[in-house]
Amino acid sequence: MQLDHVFGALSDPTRRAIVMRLCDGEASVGELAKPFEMALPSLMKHIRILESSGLVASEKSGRVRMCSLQTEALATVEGWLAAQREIWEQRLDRLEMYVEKLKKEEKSNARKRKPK
Amino acid sequence: MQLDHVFGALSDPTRRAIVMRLCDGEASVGELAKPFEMALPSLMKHIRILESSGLVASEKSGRVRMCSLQTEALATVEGWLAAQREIWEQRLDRLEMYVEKLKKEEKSNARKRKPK
DNA sequence: ACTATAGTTAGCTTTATGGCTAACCAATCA
DNA sequence: TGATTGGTTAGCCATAAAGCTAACTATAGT
Repeated sequence: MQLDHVFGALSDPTRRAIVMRLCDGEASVGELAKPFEMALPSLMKHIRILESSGLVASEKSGRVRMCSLQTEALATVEGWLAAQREIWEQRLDRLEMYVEKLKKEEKSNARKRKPK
Repeated sequence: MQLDHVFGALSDPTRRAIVMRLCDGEASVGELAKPFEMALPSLMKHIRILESSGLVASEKSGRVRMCSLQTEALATVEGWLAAQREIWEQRLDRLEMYVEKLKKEEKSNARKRKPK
């Protein structure tokens, strides 16, 4: 499961809508198609993309194909974002500590200077 | 700031690398370009895309352009993902409760049947 | 003033994306 | 068995994406 493909899959509003729909439970291709003014084959393409990104799985029984969300893929993306946030938050913390340190030095310098 | 564009921006490994670099602090276009075997104009395009997605901001002073991360954009995406997760987790909870209920009914039916 | 540096613009190619129609299976249902 | 439903394949088109080179602009350094 590649981050590239997951992000790519989520960059399309139709596909995000499908993902959102699947959060509420499994659905057949037909059910997924209903809300969209789009030819079936076009929608199928989206489903395929979602599948190959790992966000969705599907299985055919009889003539209907049921699709379901693969939540691990979403979790992976969330994980990546959280990791980045952690990095810049740590950086901001260090920055803040540094600023604090500067302020203290400023004060102590002031104390040294004043008595002059 | 459009979810479409943010996800789209993050779907490219070069751009994700730039974002990761910027988590460690501001950088000029030149600095950002160094790690990549890519012509400058190509890299500039990526930066433009990151800017128009709202993930990165940049300002030119003199002849160097400094780029910085716009963390709100990342936060928005994280928010979207978290929202989806909440929905399917709630659904799973309901499902679990339902299964529990079924089990209890099963037991109570068993009690009713056994004495027969 | 001259040169080197840091970006930028313009324009080209190749490949991928998102949509369509039309024709085609394959499982139900009558 | 014949029609209907649900999905699938194939192939077309327009636009956008990701890369390149070459030529240009504007600031800094000498």
